[in-house]
Amino acid sequence: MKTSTFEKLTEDKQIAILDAAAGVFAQKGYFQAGILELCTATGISNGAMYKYFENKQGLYITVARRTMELLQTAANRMAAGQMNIWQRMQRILEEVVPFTTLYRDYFIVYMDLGSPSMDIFAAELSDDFERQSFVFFCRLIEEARLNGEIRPGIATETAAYFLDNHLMLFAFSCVSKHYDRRFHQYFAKDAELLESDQKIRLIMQSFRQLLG
Amino acid sequence: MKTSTFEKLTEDKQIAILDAAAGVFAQKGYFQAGILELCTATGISNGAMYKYFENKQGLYITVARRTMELLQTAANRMAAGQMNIWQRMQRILEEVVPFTTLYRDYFIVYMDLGSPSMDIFAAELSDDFERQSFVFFCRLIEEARLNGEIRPGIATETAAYFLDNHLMLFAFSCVSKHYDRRFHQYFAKDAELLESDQKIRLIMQSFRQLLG
Amino acid sequence: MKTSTFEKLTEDKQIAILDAAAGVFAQKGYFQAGILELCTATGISNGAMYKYFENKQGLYITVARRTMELLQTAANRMAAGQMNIWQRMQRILEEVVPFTTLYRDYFIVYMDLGSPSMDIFAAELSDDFERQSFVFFCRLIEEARLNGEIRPGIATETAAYFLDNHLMLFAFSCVSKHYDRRFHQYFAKDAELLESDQKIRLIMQSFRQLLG
Amino acid sequence: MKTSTFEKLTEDKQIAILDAAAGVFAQKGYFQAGILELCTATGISNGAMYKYFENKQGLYITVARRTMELLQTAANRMAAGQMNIWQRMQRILEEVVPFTTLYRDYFIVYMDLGSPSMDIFAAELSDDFERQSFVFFCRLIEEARLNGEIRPGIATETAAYFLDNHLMLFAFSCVSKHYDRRFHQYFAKDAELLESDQKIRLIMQSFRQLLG
DNA sequence: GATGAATGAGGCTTCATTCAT
DNA sequence: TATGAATGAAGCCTCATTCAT
Repeated sequence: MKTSTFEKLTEDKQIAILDAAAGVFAQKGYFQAGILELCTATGISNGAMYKYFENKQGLYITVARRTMELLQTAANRMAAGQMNIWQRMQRILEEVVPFTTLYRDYFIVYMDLGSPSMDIFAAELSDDFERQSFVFFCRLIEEARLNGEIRPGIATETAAYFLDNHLMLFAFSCVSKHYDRRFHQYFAKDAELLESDQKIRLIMQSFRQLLG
Repeated sequence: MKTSTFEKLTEDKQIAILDAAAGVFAQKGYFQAGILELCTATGISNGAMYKYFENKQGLYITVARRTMELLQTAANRMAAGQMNIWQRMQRILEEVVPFTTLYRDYFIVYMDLGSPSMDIFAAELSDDFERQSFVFFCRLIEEARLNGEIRPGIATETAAYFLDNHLMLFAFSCVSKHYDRRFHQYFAKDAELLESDQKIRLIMQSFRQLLG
Repeated sequence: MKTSTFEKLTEDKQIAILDAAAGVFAQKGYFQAGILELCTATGISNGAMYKYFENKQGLYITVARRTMELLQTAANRMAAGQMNIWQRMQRILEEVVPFTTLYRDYFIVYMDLGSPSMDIFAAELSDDFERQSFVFFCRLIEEARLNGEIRPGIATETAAYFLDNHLMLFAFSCVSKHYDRRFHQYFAKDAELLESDQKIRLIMQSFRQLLG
Repeated sequence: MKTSTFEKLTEDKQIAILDAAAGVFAQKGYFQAGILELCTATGISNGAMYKYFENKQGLYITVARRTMELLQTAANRMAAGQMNIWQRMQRILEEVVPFTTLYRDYFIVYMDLGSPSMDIFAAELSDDFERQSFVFFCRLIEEARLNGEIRPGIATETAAYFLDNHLMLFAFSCVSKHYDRRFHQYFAKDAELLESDQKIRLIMQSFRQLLG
């Protein structure tokens, strides 16, 4: 039972290190992030870095895993509560904002993971999160359907994929200029900068218009 | 008025070079692609490379610009024709497949451009394509609305953003394992590998269910 | 009078440590052997390593010293007995085999010590062994000469150096592919793998032919 | 037919580089020789180093190959002439001295190659030289036997191996303190420093005493 | 005395870019 | 203009050694 040196640190320290590393990875991307830079940011020495993690890749994977955990946890929290589908989606969208604020760096790492050049990490990273969010949205729709909250004639997957896409791209827009601009193009032609809650209102309208 | 040496090449040669470069960038990503590798792939010498382009970034931007042109051209071609909205969307989706096959490498470059670490190129690259696809989808919906092809009560932007998202993520799924898996999770739980036309059928169902 | 911590260990432990270290040094050579590797092999902690020995070089020298002691001891044992020169040489050669088997690692360390890049250790290591083996062979020859066992007209040093060389290179050949190949080239052209006792027979023939 | 960048240099330059590299390798050994040190010594930049050779190992192997060539050439030159065996051996020994002086560094590299930790290079380096020196000595003995220059009753291999060993160890002694000390112990007990020609005289005496 | 975490200099190698031909 | 050799900064990683516990 060989616990790596990193795992022996207090959880606080571990998190502090991963947070700092996530910051660097978010700002520069995996390939542009230098080991020395990561050392400075995390406040650990070059040598310690390689005691804690096998590799730069090892560090990145650990950060990515924490990313998944955070998403998972957040998703679970968002999923709670017994309201109707509109209230639940509203709440979920509202939770996205603090999440992408608080865990901005991790979320950017998550975005990057979708990019083709990051496929090298696919093997090392489970996609539990994606799987569970699929389950979650399907269930959400099913329940809503039972409660007559959504129009009939809509397949569960159709609706679930729609919600998931919208949520994902909203979250992306909270963190990436590119996706923010895209969102604005559709919903705020006139260059006014949308507040998050305005965005949410618009998204909720979409939901209601297409599903309600 | 400094015409770069590259522009003096025959267009065929220019395209051949950019194609080859796109291949390398697609496979390895911008940062992992080495200049020498790009030289070998494009068949031009190290020295010529720096005569043709200011530097690696210059080459990348040229590739990215061609990417945008190709997308633009394809979009224009897709947009043509005077059918009803379902036929048009069907046709657009069907065009996505050969496009992402023929210009696979360019399309991967396009995907990468959305990733946060590529923001460094944002300034150099116009987002005409995104702007025009916005215009296109809005117009499409407006016309469909006039023809009574879509349900009333749906805001133009809502529907246009919905179509655009779906289209984008479908195209992504043609090229990226990550997005393909995501699509399958929703529409083909039981691991069977979907052919493109099956995917298209499913997407068209979504469109009809939510907009029709 | 500072007795190092190492010397306070039981002799068994000391030997076990040196044996393990010799194993690593033999396999990788001094420069390629890592301290951590040596720690693992010897079963002592990184910290203890530096309590026991001043540094890596200190450990190596201790191993080298034990090497010399072992050679010395073996040589003394081999030298015993009151037979004629041929019997004695035969016996010595026969003892070489178990020695280079049992103390293979130490003997490889000994070989390495002859290599120019190990001259840095020359100052720290007495050459008692070499001196004594010189004395031994000279005496052996002198006695043989008195007993009329060797041809007249051969200077003592000539014969002694000859025996020593042969013995040394035989021992090398027991442990090093390079010297084994060399031996085979001369005495077993036809690629058959010689057993040690065959080698010994051939060497004894040499002795008899040149000295007898 | 891809000629490496190194091979495009003038032969003089190539040799100058290898000479300088051999100097560093001889002084410090393969593992202790640093790339930067090798760059400085050879007068080529870090970058060029890796254009010329795949590796530090690649450079070393090139040096080692030149070593073998030099030995080969020297051996061929030494082998020439139609004298009796004593004159020929005398001449060979006499040639050893300028060779180990002129090509001292290469010869030290050659010595190092026999050490167990250099076995990693065995695969890359042919042992043509060793093979040919075997052939050479056997032939030498055979001819001498025909001319009645050596005692009857001595097997060819016995004598050839004897000559080869003596020659090798003499050459070693020209270059290595360790082997020089060993030689002196046998032939110059009284610490007087032997000149090369004195050594040669002693060796020739050995030859005559044992073979003549 | 023993442990093993921490250190940081230094190792080898890559790579974008420049420059002589 | 075209070539490809040369450059050297910077990258990732290892390792002998020190030091706090």
